[in-house]
Amino acid sequence: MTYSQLELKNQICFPFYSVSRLITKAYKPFLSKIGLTYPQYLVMMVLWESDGMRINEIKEKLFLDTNTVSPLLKRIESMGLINRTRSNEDERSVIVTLTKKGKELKELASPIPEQMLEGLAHEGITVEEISNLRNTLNNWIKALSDNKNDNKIK
Amino acid sequence: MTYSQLELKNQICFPFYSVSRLITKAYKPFLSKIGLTYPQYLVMMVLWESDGMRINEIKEKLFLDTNTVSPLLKRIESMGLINRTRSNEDERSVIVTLTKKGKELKELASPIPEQMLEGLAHEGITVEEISNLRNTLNNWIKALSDNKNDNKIK
DNA sequence: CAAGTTTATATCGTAAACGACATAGTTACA
DNA sequence: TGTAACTATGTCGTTTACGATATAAACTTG
Repeated sequence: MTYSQLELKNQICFPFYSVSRLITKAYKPFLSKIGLTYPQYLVMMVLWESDGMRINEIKEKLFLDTNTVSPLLKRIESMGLINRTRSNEDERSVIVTLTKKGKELKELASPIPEQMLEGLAHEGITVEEISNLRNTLNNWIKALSDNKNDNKIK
Repeated sequence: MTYSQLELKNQICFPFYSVSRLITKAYKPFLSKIGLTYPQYLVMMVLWESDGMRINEIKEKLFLDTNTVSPLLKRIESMGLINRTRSNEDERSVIVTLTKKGKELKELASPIPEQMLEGLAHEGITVEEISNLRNTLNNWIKALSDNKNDNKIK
């Protein structure tokens, strides 16, 4: 028996894990300029796209759980970028809205995607490749987040 | 101005980030059976492949920094799976070796890759797709970890 | 309509990640 | 040879992830 499947180079999760961390690292110089971490940037993108979301909607968009999102939002709130208010229709829900400062940050963030694409292009990664990969990865997300629901049934 | 590039669905990092977390989550039931977290499993795979590595080599294989690997190894050591000893040739280096228990764990871990592949196949993800993706991702890793070296020059 | 269940959010504890900084050993070179 | 630069590892503090658990509001169903 060779155990070759246990070798790092034959793993599929490991490349995902590494690329994810390395890309996040590549974002860092741009994000630190506007004072956000990568997960905070994700939350802000969700809100820039659709202000006034419930926490539940944010959490589902990002495939995160409340125990991650809750403190994350708390920190973003303490930075003065968002407000959290209880919903009137459903007192369990919390509505997250952008403050003036939070809305203004969008302008500062707007060049980041372009700058990241330029950086990747500089490393020989084309827009086509990125586009293809995005489709593939979205299928994986669909497959894996369905899988997650299987666990709920247990 | 539409800001469409700031929409979540147009990001490339976000799918990587999500897939990485979702796959790690998919590993969890298998790994918890043998008492490892995903990063601990990575370290063990490196050592099963090549016992007696220096911390520096482990850290480079995994694209991690010492401030992540150091406590990680400490925890694995406290589980009795590895030993850490200073190198004689270079007193700065620490050699990591598997204990008997650490070597035996390989046998328990050996079915995991197959089980993961079955799980993915069940979600409609083929071995061919995984293989192609692995090649693509390895290119990204190369590109992004080169990029990292640029920062060192600064 | 009361009791059990579900849902939305939050808190706590542990393990990663990682920037900043510390320390001891090694190398280089003036 | 001595001192500056570099290397390998480690610690500390902050932020993520996430399992387990708590709490309050809203549903559901007998």
